[in-house]
Amino acid sequence: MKDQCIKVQQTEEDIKALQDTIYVIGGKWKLPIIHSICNGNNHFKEIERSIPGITTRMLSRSLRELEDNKLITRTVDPNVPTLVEYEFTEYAKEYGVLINEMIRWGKHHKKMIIGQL
Amino acid sequence: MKDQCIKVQQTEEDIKALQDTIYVIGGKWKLPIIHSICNGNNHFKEIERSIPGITTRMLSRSLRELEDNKLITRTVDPNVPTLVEYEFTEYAKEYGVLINEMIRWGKHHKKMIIGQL
DNA sequence: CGGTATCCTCTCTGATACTG
DNA sequence: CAGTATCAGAGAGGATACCG
Repeated sequence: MKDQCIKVQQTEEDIKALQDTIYVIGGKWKLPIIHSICNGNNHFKEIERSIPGITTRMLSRSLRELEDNKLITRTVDPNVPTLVEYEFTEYAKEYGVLINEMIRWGKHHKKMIIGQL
Repeated sequence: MKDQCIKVQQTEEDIKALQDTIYVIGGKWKLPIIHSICNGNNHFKEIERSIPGITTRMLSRSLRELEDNKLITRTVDPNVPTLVEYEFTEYAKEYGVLINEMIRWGKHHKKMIIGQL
């Protein structure tokens, strides 16, 4: 395989950008939540049920952070106050490819590590 | 923009794969370290100097975790015990694209969020 | 349904000092 | 140079109960 290094000269800006990325989508639940919403789960309980092990507290917190970062939108039905819709933003959709890459990586990596043992 | 959702049906395996990925490259320093090594910094001090704010403790710990996950190799020169080479593995190189994507995302995201304020 | 409040634990991270 | 040891603080995450 050729040496396909990331970049010849790193900049401090790159480092910070990486840290930002990790911060925004990092933690245990953010990506699973994005993934869940993207796959058609738009209500709190739907999302909760689709992610094994998550608690209402962590879901609530994570949703707010994702909203702050404009990756999802939260819309309350004015007629039905208990009806809330979470949606993946157009902005976030631009990164579907990246998320898919991460899923691929995770699966591949698991196989690789297990294969070593 | 078309609706380019991630995947039509999510699986529990996908969720776990995402969590694995976040786990392996997550935290504050992993990606910056990978990036640094990939850009030609192969010694402990070199890496340390290239990443603003990192401490020897966190660098040491993160390097070991990356090594456990086969993303880097650690080689001690048998003749010079104080000379250690850290190298990006061929395995890890497969993911250079992903890391670059994350850098791009981070930069884009920052501009976007700042633009909103 | 869609959450919030409280408490608790455990890990991550930082600061500092020290070692072969 | 290449780390380890120790201590301390902050924050992530979990359990449980409760609210409009």
